[in-house]
Amino acid sequence: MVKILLAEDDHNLGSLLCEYLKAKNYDAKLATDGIEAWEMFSNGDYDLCLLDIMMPRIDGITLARRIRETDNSMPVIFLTAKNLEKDILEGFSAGADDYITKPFSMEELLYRIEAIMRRTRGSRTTEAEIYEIGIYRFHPLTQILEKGDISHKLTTKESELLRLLCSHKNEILERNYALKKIWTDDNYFNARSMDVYITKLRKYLKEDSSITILNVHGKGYKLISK
Amino acid sequence: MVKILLAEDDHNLGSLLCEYLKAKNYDAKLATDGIEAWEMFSNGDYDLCLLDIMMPRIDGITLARRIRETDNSMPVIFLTAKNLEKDILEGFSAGADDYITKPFSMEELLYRIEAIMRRTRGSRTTEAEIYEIGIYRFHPLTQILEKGDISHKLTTKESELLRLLCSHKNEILERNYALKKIWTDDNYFNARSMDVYITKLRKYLKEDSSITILNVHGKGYKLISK
DNA sequence: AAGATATTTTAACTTTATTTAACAGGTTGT
DNA sequence: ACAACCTGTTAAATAAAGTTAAAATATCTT
Repeated sequence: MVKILLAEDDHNLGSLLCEYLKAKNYDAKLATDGIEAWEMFSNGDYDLCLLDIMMPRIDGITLARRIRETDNSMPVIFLTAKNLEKDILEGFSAGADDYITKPFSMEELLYRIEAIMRRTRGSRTTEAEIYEIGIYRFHPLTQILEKGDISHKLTTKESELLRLLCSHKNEILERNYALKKIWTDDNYFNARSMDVYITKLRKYLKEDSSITILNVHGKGYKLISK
Repeated sequence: MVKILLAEDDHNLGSLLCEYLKAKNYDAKLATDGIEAWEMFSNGDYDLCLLDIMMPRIDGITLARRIRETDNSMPVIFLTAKNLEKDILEGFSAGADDYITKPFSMEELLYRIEAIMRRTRGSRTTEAEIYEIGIYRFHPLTQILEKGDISHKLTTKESELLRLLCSHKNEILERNYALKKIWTDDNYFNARSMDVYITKLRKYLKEDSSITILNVHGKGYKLISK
């Protein structure tokens, strides 16, 4: 059973979410401020944290940083007020895996939780993360992309981008999302830089024609492969 | 076509919603109390239930429990008066997927229905969605339209539009609906842009004369093919 | 710390996708 | 029949993405 730490100071929304998650078979626990959340986190073995950004005592971003110091791979999703762009940027640099802006539908939240569990499952047990992409195998940890017995070492950025693409295989990886996660800021120049890396990755992966890094105009990229 | 069971005792609201959903191409059926709803559910093959919580004879929550006993994965959305916190909580433990508080906008409801349908039926269909259109085959995931051994890569917008047309094959695809889904806004200019794409698609599909993208004046388009 | 090397960003230019504009027909209701 | 609005088509303008190479940073080595 997936254990979720939910930190939300709005009591109405908090208990609502908590009940909903329980009904959906998650083992959800509610904290109503940052300190309480930190204490619960320290004493519990959670699989995922759902943190409101604006909370009394300790805000969600600071809390996420502390959580990440303890467990660098703990999945974190931020709940944030609509379009608080600045918060989102800071959230990513604090190690968020995703964010969702209020108001959101329960379905949307559930979808994101599931997507993250899908992506982190496996890497949670410290097992080496390996992606099979057509005839290639990719090891994000060592940044090695191999094809048969030929192995090629990727640079940091190449590897980070390929890893995001892989973890979103067959679904769209949004430009903004990738830019915030890898470049920490989604300005024009970073976007162009990302384009350059897409070209590089396409070159590395070109020997299997069933692999495509598809551009979704105005949105992002989609890695397509079996 | 998605079949929706709508249970709502307020007759005005009920028929309004029902008509609206039909206009949006859902196969909606209206029940005006809990018992009627239960009977209809038992005799029909619904894809989604939209239940008012306060209803005569059997309330929505009890009804949801019964429905869930029969079909554990039936998506349920509750309609509830604002601030009936307790109802909502209870609703979730009865297995609701989402809830929407009255008064709500039609668009909001539509959005949530779509979110749920995306999750429940998308999870199986996303695998390898392929449409056969006359002598053509269309792969939305890779955006490839093929005719025999000739394959042509569509652009994002072309593909999204063709996909919507295919998923509504031989039924009307409403302009507004398509505009909101693909362009996110249905203003004049986007509508003209859509016209341009219709022209493009017609060009691509012209080699099979049994295929027609028919305009339904003032409403939208209908893709006709075997 | 200087020089060599690898990596990342910026720039310039090319190509492609999408939107807007312009004009020509259609459809509908009065 | 006519006014108002909707649709079809083509071409131009704008915006986004693709590619390559040079410039700027960062990293490594001695």
